[in-house]
Amino acid sequence: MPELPEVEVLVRQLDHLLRGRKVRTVKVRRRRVLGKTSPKKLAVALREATFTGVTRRGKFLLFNFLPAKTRTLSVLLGHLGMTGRMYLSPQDAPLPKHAAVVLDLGPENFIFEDTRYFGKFTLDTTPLARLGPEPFDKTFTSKKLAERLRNSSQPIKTKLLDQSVVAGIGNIYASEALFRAGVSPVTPARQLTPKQIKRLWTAIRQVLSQAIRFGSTVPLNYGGDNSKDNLFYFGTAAEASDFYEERLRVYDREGRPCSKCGTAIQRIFQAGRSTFFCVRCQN
DNA sequence: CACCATGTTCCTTG
DNA sequence: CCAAGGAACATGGT
Repeated sequence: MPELPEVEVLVRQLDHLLRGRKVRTVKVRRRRVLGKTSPKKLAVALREATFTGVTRRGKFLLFNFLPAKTRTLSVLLGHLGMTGRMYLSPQDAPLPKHAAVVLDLGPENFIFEDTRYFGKFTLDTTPLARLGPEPFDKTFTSKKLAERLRNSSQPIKTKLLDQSVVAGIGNIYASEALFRAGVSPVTPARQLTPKQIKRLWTAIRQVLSQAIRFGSTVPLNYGGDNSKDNLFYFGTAAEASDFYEERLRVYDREGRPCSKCGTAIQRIFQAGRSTFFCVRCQN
């Protein structure tokens, strides 16, 4: 489930697992995820390189590493797309069907698997330049948000998915933030009142930080299934369903009662994607 | 078979 | 040049 909160929790795990680890070899099984970087270039850059840490920008993962030869700190950009996963796996474990890139770290492999291959694992960092502010950065103010919405006639839901407005919100948390703010997803961005924008600004930060907290406390799937050792994910596991109800109030709840007023949650399509909301509580 | 899915980028149109 | 809309990418679940 890769939106900002899921990426943040994963990044914390990977930072811990990869810091100080050295890469022996690089296997590229799906060229497409490398984007503009050639498999050879990636292999040369990473061979004998040491990871110095993993950080996040929007939904991107930044793998900082020290190459073997140049001694110049470099960065590898990762993105999970819709279905990407990254984890460590014992070297004798069979590779998953959709392993896109495998890094041999010695006793373990770092695996980037991605069923749909929409994700990225590349030395090309140009996508970062297009990102708007981090939701928790002090530069992301209510005023800043207002500025970015002022000239747009697009529905506010669609604008929230625009990573240049604010980085990290995806289809799930866009609906959730609008519900918390009591703002209708179909409102043209430029028509939001300052009061609504302030509520939305607060809701965005609340929804995201609550999800990070949830992801940090929910039991992680590090064992049980040998083939998924050290795999992190959360959200749909049956054990988590009790939390799930609390966590997502509108997303994927079409026809079910609004948690505030009981009215059936509606689903509409905007910019080719589903939006869920309460017609009574959001206007 | 039909439709839906956590995302980004590219192309076209106005 | 910019904003907006839609298709493309690729695979699997229901």
